[in-house]
Amino acid sequence: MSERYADVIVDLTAMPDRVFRYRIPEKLADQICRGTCVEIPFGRGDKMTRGYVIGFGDEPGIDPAKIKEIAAVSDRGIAAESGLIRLAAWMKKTYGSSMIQALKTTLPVRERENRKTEDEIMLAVNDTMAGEILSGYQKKHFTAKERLLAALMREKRINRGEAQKRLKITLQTIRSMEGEGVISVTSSEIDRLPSVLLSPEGEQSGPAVLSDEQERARDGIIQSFRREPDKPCLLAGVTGSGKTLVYMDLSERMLAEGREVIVLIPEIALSWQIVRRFAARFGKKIAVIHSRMGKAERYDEFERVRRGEAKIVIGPRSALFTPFSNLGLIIVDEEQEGAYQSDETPRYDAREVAIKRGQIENARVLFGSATPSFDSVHRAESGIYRLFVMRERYGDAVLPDVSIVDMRKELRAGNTSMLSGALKSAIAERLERHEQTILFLNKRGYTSFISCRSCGHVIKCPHCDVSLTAHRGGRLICHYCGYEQPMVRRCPSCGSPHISGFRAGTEMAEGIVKKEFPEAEILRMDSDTTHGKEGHEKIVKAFAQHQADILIGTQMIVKGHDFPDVTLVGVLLADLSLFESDYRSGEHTYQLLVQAIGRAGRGEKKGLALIQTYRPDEPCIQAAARQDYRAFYNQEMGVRRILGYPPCGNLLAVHASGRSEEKLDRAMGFITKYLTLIDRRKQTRVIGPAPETVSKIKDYYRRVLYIKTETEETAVRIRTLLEAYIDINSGFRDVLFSYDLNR
DNA sequence: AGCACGCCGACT
DNA sequence: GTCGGCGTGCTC
Repeated sequence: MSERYADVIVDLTAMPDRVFRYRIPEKLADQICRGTCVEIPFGRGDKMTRGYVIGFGDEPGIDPAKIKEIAAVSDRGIAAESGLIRLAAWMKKTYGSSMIQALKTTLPVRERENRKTEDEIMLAVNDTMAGEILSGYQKKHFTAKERLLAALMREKRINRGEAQKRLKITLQTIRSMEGEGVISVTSSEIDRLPSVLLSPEGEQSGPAVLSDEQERARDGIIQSFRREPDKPCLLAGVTGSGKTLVYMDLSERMLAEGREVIVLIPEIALSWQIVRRFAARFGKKIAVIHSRMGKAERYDEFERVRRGEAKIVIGPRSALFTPFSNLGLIIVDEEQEGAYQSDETPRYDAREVAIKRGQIENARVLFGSATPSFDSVHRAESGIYRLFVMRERYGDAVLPDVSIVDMRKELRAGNTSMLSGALKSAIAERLERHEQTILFLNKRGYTSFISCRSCGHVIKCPHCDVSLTAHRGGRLICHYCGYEQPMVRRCPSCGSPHISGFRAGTEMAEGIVKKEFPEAEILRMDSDTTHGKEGHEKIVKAFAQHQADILIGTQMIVKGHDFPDVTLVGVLLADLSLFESDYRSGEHTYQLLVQAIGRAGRGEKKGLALIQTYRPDEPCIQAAARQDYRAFYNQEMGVRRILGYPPCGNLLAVHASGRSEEKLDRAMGFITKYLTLIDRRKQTRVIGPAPETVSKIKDYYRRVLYIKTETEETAVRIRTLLEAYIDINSGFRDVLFSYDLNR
């Protein structure tokens, strides 16, 4: 390397992307390339700061006396990943972030960050002594010490955090007892290798033989990859059709060619199934990354990749940036999941980034889903993706019978319970036959919409086809355009006074079911009962081992678990997810219902699914009951075409937040005005500004404004103009902006 | 982000 | 006269 100077961008958010030239010391010369993360003295105090090398030069360029030297390479582990740097550059351009932010999400960096540790408390004395000390504590009425000691004599070792919470003991007590020499506290690192790899637990990878249908799909995909390497494939297979087997087969072929594979999953907790099966088949060749991992832990997994130990990485969207050198295939499972969208800058969509990385590094991209997003199906129809469909369930399993229960009829018949007669008797039947039941409450988000219990009518915005949400003070507000109206007393459709907000929770459902079936063993799973990363798995395991008859829960129970003894799935109120204030609520409801239905009858016994609803005619509910994706897609796309929602049009969301509500509203006013000013050819439609669904978070007020455009280019152009306008105008000083295009 | 410079008001 | 408020500008 002949150059003696490096161009470095400094990792300071206050100065995004400003380039500074540093001298390269002789001894570091062979370690520094584009993308290398370096430590540099910066500013008057020569404060050690991190930066990234983005280029080189022979000349100092400025007054040579000012030039400083690079102090150190902050990570010598991972070589220049020019592909990942190009990817960062693309992300910068596409998602409107700074280069430094893009690089930080893209490049692996060793963090000095302290390892996650856990303190274990153990007895430091033998049992007889412990007994003596215990009676001593009792005499002195040291109740806290007594509790801890008694617990330790029973359980041998206790986690410190747990002891503090469960036994109500303070850190002082622990320190004091440690000082007395009664107990010892040791800290240990937690969970180095993912537990699946440490104990494969006899998990079978399932049959390795592909069915005819799977084979057809696989061969089609291989052929498509050969003919049009850059064209992503979309594998749509009904729940239980065995997409994982196809993934594994394709991955094995890639490994045989000496290439690596990335498998993206929405969230590790919901995808243990696929991780276990890959682990059982590929063993130590896989590396697992999960979102709970700190940067240091993730780096350790990347190290295994660099050493060539791991050839397949499974993980959430961040796993997309695994520094493989010969990447062959990127698989995105459950491609419709919202988890693929990042909510930190750069606010990237892992599916788009996967395609881009594939292009840059000459790797293939495969999307898989039981209920693909409209967006992806639309792309398949437009020839951007190649579509493959699997319609049969693998093995002997068949899709369950599904029927819709009209809750309006129940109400008319005098049944005001959240359990219909049909569902009650179906549950009773399962209990008798010792089969299991899943009751699913598909609440999404936390918005309280208003609907009529007599006719199912929902109060919607007259302009946006989105449900209005109730606010304190009895106003109903549209979170798209800001439309407002007073709370209604009677249903505008049928005149019934039984109109109100829905308040339903899993806890309430549990109470009702318990009352109805006192002899049944019930498990509940929602964000309240799944504390800690084990909580979720514990419940799933217990239910899979038939320790309970009924499992009640939200979203998380319907994703990715196989419970062979479950023959009944009851959707308590399909309407719940239908009225989240989002134009895709129908799409999401369809997806959730199909996933829920898919939980029934995964073993040899035929399953039954009952969908309770006040709106039995809703297309997405009808279609879900018949598992008729096509019909629903066509109908819903008609609506989107008329309203110009994606994928038929483009929707740019401008999110703004700020401490001062006044300043925020004024800023949004400026933007609205500016938008009409630059849109002389009437290429855009502006909706809003309106309060966000959650209009205030941590004392920051939030507003959103939507811009509909015909073409994506227009949307991008407008975003660029807006960014520049906001940048130069001091009126936007205390307001933070972020943008979302088509999501 | 820090840190220095600098330009004004309030104080020993 | 000096101390200290924080607006402005720079950092290879």
